[in-house]
Amino acid sequence: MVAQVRRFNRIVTQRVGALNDRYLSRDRPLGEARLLWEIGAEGRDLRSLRARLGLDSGYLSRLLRSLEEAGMVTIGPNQSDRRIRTARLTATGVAERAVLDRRSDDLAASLLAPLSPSQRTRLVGAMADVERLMTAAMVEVAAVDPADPRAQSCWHAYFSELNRRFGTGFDPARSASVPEEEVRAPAGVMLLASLHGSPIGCGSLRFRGAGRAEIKRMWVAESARGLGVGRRLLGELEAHAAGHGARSVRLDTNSALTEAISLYRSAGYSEVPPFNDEAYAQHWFEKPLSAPPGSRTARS
Amino acid sequence: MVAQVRRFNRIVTQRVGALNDRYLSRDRPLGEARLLWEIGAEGRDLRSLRARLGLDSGYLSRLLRSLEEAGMVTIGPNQSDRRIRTARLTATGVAERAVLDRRSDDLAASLLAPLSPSQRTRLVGAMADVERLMTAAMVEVAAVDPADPRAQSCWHAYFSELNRRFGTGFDPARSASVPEEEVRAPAGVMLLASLHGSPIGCGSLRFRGAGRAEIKRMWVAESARGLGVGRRLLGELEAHAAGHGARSVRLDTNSALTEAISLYRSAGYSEVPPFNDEAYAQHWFEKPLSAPPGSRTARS
DNA sequence: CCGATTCTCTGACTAAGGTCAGAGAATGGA
DNA sequence: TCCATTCTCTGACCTTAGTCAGAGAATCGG
Repeated sequence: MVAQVRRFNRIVTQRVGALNDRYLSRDRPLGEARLLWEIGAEGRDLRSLRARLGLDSGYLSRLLRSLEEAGMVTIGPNQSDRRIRTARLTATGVAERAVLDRRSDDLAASLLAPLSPSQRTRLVGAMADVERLMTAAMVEVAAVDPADPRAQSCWHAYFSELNRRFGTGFDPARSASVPEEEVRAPAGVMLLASLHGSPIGCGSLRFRGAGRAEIKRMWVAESARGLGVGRRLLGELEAHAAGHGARSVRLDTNSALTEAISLYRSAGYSEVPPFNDEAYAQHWFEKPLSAPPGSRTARS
Repeated sequence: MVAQVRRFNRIVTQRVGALNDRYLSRDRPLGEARLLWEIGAEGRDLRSLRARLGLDSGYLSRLLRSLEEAGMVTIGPNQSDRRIRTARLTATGVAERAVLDRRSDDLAASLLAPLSPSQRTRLVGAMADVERLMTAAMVEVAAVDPADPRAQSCWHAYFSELNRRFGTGFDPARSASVPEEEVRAPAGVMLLASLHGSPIGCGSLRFRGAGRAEIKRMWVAESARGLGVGRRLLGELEAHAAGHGARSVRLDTNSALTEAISLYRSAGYSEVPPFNDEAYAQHWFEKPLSAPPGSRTARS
C-alpha cells in the first residue's frame, strides 16, 4: 500500500506540480497568483487572507503592495473596525483573475487531452475518489466542551435540519433536553469533527450507570456527508463509552433520518423496544460493547 | 470534468505538496534531497542528473559541492571520458538516502493513517487508477523512420517476444518480411509510442492499393500494458490509412497473442479468410474504415 | 478617558532556487 | 598537431519566499 501511495505521490507531484507552475505562474509569482485568487470577487479582510494562505503578516502586506502597484487590488479600511483592512480587486484584478481561472481550466484539460473518452471517464472518477478520501483523511475529531461556540453551532444546525426534515417540524422544547453538564466530563463527552478548522459534525455521549451509555445528537453537515464522518464519530463515542466501563450503548432516532438508521444497523446496532419517551423518536437501538484492552470493571 | 480535475489538483497539491516539504526537507533543502535520491546507490554522471532533474549546470555544481562538503557524495571523473564527472554516494550519503526513503514511507503512511481499513483500500485503489491513467496520458505517439534506432529496438523486442511466446519459437526469416521502405512514406508509415523518452511500443502500416491498407508489427512493451497504448496505436494507424484513402484495413496474427486478438475484436475487426500465407499467422482480420471528413477519393 | 490589546505596516534580514557569461580541462576529427 | 566542441566549474547576479522585531493606528473593556 505504501509503495502505491509513493508512486502516486511521485507521479502526481511531478505532473500536476510542473503543469501548475507552467500554467499559473506564467508572468506572476505563484504567491501573488494564489492571493489574487483568494481575494475573490467580493474582496476579503487581510486577516482572513492570512489565515487561508498561512502567510506572515509582513509578507502578506508586501505581496498586496505589489499587486496594488500593478493596479489589480485596492486596500481600504473595513467600515466596522478600522484596524482591519480589506483587499478588493479592481477591474484589472478581476480580469487577471479570470485569466488565471482559464489557465486552471486549460491545465485540467491538458491532463485529459491525450486520453480516450473512456479513459477520461475513469480518470475523473478515480480523481473524485482520491479527492473524497483525502478530504476524509483531513477531518479531525476531538472532544470539546458543549458550551464551546463551535459545539453550539453544530447543535443549532442539527436542530434546524431536524426541523426541515421531520414532517411535523422540530421544537427543541418538546424533545427531551440534554443539559450541557450531562455531556461534559465526568458525566459524558462531546466530540466535534472539523475540516479545515470549521465544524462539520458532532456527537455526544452520556454515561448512565449500570454499564450503559447513551448517544445523543449525532450530526454531520450535509457538505461533509460521504466522508465517513458519522461512522468515525460513532466509533469514537463507542470507544469512550467502553473506556468508561459501559457494556452497551443505546440511542434513539426518528424514521425520517434514514441514512442515520442504516449507519446504526451497519455499525452493529439492533433495534430494541423503546427505552425512553422521546417525543420525536420512532426507533431505539442498542449495541453491546466489548471491553477495551486493559479496562477496569464498570464504574458507577 | 474539468471542475473535478481542478478540485483534485487543488487538494492533492495542497496535501501531498505540503507533506512532501514537511517530511523530506526536514534538515536539508528539497533540491539536495532530490539530488541525493537521484544519484542512487550506483552513482550517476552529472549530465544525466542534469537531464533528470532539469537543473542548470552551475546550480547542479553548487548543490553537489554542498553535499560533498557534508561528506555524502564524492565526485570523480568518468574513466571513459574524463570531461564527464560521476557523482557517487559515500556511506554517509547512503545512510542519509535511507533516511529520506523512510520519510517517504512515513509520508505515505500518514496519508492513510486517519482512514478506516476499507477507506484505505479504496483510496489506494483510486490512486493506482489515477497513476495508471496519468501515465497513459504521458505516452507520446509519433511517426518515425523505420531505420531509426528506437524503431529498430522495438522490432527487436517484438521478435524476441514472439520467439518467447510462440510454442515453436519465431524465426524472422520464415516470416513474411516487411522491408523498411514499405512502412516509410509514401508507401506506408511507422508509429512509435514513447514514455519519458523511451520507446514502449510501435506499429506500422503499408498501403496496398485498391483502397486497402495492412497493419504490421504492432507491439507494446510488457511494462506499458494496460495503458491503452495498443488501442491508441491502432486508432492512429487506422486514421493514417483512412487519410490515404483506404476503405479497409487488414492484419494477420498468431493465436498465442490472445490480448492482441481481443483488442482487434473490440476495435471492430472481424475475422476473414486468410489473405496471405504468413507462416506464423492463424487469424486474419479486416475492418472497414469510414472516410475521414474532407478526404479526397481513394488513391493508387 | 486610560491602558491593554488587536491589527497592519515597515525595515532588516535570511535561505532557497535559479540564470548567465565566461574560464579551463578534456576530447574528437581533420 | 591543431581547432572546434563538449563538459564542468566559478563568480556575479536575481527573484521568490519567508521570518522577526518593533512602530503606529484603532479599538475594547473597565
